[in-house]
Amino acid sequence: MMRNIFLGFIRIHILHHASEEEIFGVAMMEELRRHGYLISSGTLYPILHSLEEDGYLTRRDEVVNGKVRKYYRITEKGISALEDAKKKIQELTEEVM
Amino acid sequence: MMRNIFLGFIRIHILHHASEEEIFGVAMMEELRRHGYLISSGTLYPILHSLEEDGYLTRRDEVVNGKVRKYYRITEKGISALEDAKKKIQELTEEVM
DNA sequence: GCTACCAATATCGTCAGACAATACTATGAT
DNA sequence: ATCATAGTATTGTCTGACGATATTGGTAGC
Repeated sequence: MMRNIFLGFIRIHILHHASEEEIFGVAMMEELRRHGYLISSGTLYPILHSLEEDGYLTRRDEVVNGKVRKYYRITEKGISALEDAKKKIQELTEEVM
Repeated sequence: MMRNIFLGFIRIHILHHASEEEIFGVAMMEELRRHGYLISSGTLYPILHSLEEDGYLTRRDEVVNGKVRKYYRITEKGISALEDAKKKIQELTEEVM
């Protein structure tokens, strides 16, 4: 239930971080954990894939220490989605706080 | 996708309104619509049912103009869930704004 | 040059949730 | 009697979440 609520927040976090720097799976999991969101790889990777598939993120593969890393960064579409989300957060804040 | 994000917001709105006054289905749909969230009855009612089942809301049936209305109000558990959500909103705001 | 471990991403199976469409219930209006 | 209206409920389908497990390519110790 709380999970249901927080999953949206997690997506926003992802978009936000991808707008500030390139992100990749494991590091993002770590980052989210610092914010108190525990997310397993079985949840995160499908989210990243669908964000990419839907055009909110683009991917770039890079080999780091011999391991392939999938770096994601935000797209124009992602930015405008993030802006929309921010507006809603603003509105929500005014309403409930 | 955006839907995925906003569904969490919708739940928060519901908890919030149920903490301020008694709510019922159709009126809540209307209220959400004013905030720009279009939600169908097939989505809202299951959400209300599960919020009740999980102990975040309590229900009271009342006959109004001959029609049964299910009024919901928040419980202690609901209040503390709402508080948790607010903390996360606060955190999210600081992060992305 | 085998074994064990590590970093990172991927997938599978199951169960829960979203939603539009449709139905149900009870009343009031003409 | 018929129709409209207010309100809640359900069904069938498709999507998503998640833990567990697998995969890939390296590095380290010995």
